[in-house]
Amino acid sequence: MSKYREFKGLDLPAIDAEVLEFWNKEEIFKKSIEERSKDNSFVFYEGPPSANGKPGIHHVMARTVKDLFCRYHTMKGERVERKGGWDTHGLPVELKVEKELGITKDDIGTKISIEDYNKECRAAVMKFKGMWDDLTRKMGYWADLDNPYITFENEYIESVWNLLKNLYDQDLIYKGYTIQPYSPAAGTGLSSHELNMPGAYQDVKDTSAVAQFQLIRNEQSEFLYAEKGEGEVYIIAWTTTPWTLPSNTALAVGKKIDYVKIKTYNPYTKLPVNLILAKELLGKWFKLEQAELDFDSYTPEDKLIPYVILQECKGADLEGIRYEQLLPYVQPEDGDAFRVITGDFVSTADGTGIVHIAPSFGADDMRVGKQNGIGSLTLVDKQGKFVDEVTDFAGRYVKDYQDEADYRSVDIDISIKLKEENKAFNVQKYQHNYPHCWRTDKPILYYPLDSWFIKASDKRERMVELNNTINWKPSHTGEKRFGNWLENLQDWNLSRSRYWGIPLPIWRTAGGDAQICIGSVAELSAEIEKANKALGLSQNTPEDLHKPYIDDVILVSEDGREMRREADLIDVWFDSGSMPYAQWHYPMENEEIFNNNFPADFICEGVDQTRGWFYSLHAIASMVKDSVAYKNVVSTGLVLDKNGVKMSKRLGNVIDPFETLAKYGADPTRWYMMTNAQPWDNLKFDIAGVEEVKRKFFGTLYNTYSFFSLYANIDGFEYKEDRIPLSERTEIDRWIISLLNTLIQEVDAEYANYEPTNAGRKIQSFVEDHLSNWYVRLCRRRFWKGDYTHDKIAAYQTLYECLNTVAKLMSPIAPFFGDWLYKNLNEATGLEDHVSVHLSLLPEVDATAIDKALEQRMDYAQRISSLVLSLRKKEKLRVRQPLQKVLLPILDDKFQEQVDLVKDLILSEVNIKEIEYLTDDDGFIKKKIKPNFKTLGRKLGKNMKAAAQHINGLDQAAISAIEKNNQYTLEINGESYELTTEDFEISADEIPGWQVASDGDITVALDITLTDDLKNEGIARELVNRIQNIRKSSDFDVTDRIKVTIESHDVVAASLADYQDYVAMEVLADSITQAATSDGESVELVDGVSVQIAVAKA
RNA sequence: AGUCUCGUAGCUCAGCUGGUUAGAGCACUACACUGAUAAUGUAGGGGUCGGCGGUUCAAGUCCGCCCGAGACUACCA
Repeated sequence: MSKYREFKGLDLPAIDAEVLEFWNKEEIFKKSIEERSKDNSFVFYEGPPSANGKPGIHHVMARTVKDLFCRYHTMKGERVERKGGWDTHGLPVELKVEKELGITKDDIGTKISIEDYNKECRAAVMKFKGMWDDLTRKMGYWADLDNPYITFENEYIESVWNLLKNLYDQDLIYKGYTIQPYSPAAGTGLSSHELNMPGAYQDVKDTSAVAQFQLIRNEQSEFLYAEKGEGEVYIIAWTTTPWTLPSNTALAVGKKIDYVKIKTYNPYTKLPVNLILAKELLGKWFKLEQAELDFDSYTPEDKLIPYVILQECKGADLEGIRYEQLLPYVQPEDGDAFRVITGDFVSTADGTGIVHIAPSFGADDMRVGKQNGIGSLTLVDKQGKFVDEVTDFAGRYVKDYQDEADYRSVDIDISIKLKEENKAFNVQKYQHNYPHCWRTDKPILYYPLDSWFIKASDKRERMVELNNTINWKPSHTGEKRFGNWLENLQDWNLSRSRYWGIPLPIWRTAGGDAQICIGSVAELSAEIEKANKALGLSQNTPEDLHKPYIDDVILVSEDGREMRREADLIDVWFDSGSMPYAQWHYPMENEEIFNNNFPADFICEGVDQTRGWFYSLHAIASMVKDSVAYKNVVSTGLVLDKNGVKMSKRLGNVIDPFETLAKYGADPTRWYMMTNAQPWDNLKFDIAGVEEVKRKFFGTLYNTYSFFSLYANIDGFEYKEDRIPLSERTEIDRWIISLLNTLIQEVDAEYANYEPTNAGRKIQSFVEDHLSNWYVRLCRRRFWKGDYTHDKIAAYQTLYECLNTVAKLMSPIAPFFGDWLYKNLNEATGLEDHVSVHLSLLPEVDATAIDKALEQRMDYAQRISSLVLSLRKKEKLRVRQPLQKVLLPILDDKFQEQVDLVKDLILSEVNIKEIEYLTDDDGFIKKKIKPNFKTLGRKLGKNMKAAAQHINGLDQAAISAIEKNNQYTLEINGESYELTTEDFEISADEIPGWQVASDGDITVALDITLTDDLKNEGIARELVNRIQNIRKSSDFDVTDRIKVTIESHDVVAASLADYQDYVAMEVLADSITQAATSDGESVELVDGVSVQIAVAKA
């Protein structure tokens, strides 16, 4: 005979180990894929992690989400391949290698060859692969670790090239320039990552200047000349980088900002001027008392200069006005410069409310410059010094980049020049936070640098359209965060000046007039062949497509000139965004596989990937395939420590995932992460929560299984009998089966909707509140009591079905325990044809089993029982003491019908003999009436308040009338309303003379009269209880027959006179003897009654 | 600085399209139960629903502003 496995205690880590070994041995993961048809795929893309760092607890979070939906869809019968992958390129890898080798980027090419450097990177990038694979297995994350895609492999690179070529052929790739942080001292651009390194931003004191830009008087600006003082009209703008002023080509104002024109004198030249600045910032540059000064008595020697406001206008009024170039060294050729434009970034936080725009030296400047067709001037070279055209400053460094002993600030000299020329309104030192190059510690410049771009902005609208078809979880990440980002999409800067990454496959002639983009190795070989012939070379196709080998390749243009590769590598985000294609080496091979696996049904990563992987996947798919790359995407939140603080090594609050898994097991960790908060909310990871999940959910479920297996083994229940139809099962069986089917329906829907939290919580509530705490508790006797009857079999079948279904429903989130439970059940019965729950299918809902009326009346039963128990408690009447009756006022016939069907359950649960229904006619019940705000509010509107007061004041007679007639005419403020019982909530309030308890619309009263017979029965129950305790402490088997001897006592004698058979049956006693002494244990039955009881095996 | 999210009991979270005693679990206290027992039941304390204003007969729920936390983006004259 097969037995259910029994255990000494719940040991989740041991279950993990056992199940893991089983999966391994039986290749369950492989089977779970191969047993499903290729025609019914659920496509999942794994976002590649970088294995050059250790995995953290947050990876367990994201991977649980990934894993659970893949497992769910497998259980829905779909084939879910999960190819793993590794992200191997990028700056973090380079930096790590440099740190380990103790070198800097400057040493590459001198101390270490690019070849060796890249070898180091290739080796470093997989450093923690073993650890990652280990975590993957231990947490139960099913992914194909044996055939992952790796972004540094030639085949991967080749696919990426093919995508680039595709874009190139669509004319979506161009070389342009953009403003980037640039270190003249180091001669290199800096990434934002480098700018965010600690210490990059430093407080420095710079010379700041407010320059006066003289307006050109014409039709547009005429309104500013209508009323003005002596001298010219100027707009004033503030800058902390006066060296950018020669490159000024525009001024920006805020559309809605108020500006004023004032009459005053220039503080340096003392010449009369008219200045325009933001009204709000007037106080920053002028003191109040200056406004009160008299112009007529002003002399240039006066310390305080008078001013007066002449005119006010909005920024919008200033738009388009032209001004004289401030320092006319060179004029821009690429646009219509020296105009006032509007910009949304202009604020009145500081300065003058007018921003000096030098498009070459600021990202905002560049952007608004382009938008408005303003030209640009770049009068500083890459070394950081002024070009020759800036005659009087030519060759001077704008910051001290050379550590010159006698460096003189250009900012100061420019300011002096402006002062002298009546072009400066104010010059002063200003302290601010400015980024510095982390290698040279010199201030960086924002400088236009050559880069290759993808013209993503061309496809902006299509990307927005496609995005609207994607199901985002949570929706706001897609609609708001990602949506807004797409609306303002800029071109994608592909270029990175680095060493370890995918080389840009574009070759160009020296002048850049001819170029070619390579889309495959075959194409490269053909072009090399061509070049060899034309140029007399003997190049071979490199075996490794990385630098430096690829840089040696020289190609030839149509007209026979040499072409060399553009030096850049591409952005690593393009690497990872290419994975749908490159993981299959598409289109060079695997076309069919690709077609079956694109786009993805589901992906999942952290929210931080919104503009990272989520974007790069979306952009590439939109541009290359005119398709989404994924249909459903879950973005997970952060995992913080229990105080809501980000985990960091520095704070020492990092949770080691391996430790957690080893101590608590994977399932409680996964379950906790899924059910404590929605995965897209930040999770405050508290290990106590994992403990709680283990104890409450897994502990309860384990107990329920243990209970089941204990008695099923005794009775030899193997589910060999035919399934007993629900109609032949008891009320409570049908109830739990009804709930179970409701659960199947809901959990299935939640999983399908990517709502794992709701799914988990519902399963948990079913197990804890209903299955364990009500069904099993109430049915315990059915399992241990009596023969192997129809009813007992029904109970076993019911509990078995519940456990088996729970095992299935929970297994996506808790794959180990789910499988363990499933196997324990199934291996004893052989009912299902699967060796693992993960090969089984999710149960189908049996809609006919769902009985809402039944669920409702069981809810009544639970609430009524609870009320009775609370009354017992109040009256200090223990449950073992039987009571005669409970009084239950009924409000309608339906209620009585419902309660009647669960009467027996209630009575046995609360140990009461009968229920007496009280109807209205008895005149016992006092009723309470309340308005139903929901229905009445709509009808009454403004009169609601008065009506509520009126209704609360209705007397018993009125209430009865309403119930009887189902009609009430309400007169309020002269208006009349016809109401029905729907518009009221009527409940029993009290039963005069009785202790009552109520919960919502249910009220109960308890008859606490104790007759002798009730007392005797109570004693009998006490006896049973004491004897059972003795049995247990004597370590008797639950099936052992016993002999009982009880010390003589009147109370006992009275009780046993009626209840001896009952007691004997309950405790499996062959005989019960009353004797003078019994040599047994002394126990107290009720207050003041103690006897000795001896128990021996029969 | 911008965009987005969040703010409900000591802690972690529910609270549907606005409807009148704001819920659950944990923790705490007391009592009970004891053939699931490192479980279980009952009762109790504990909340200005971040603040202010508005819409409405009615606001935790809708709107505006502010405060606080976080994420991303940008880096500012």
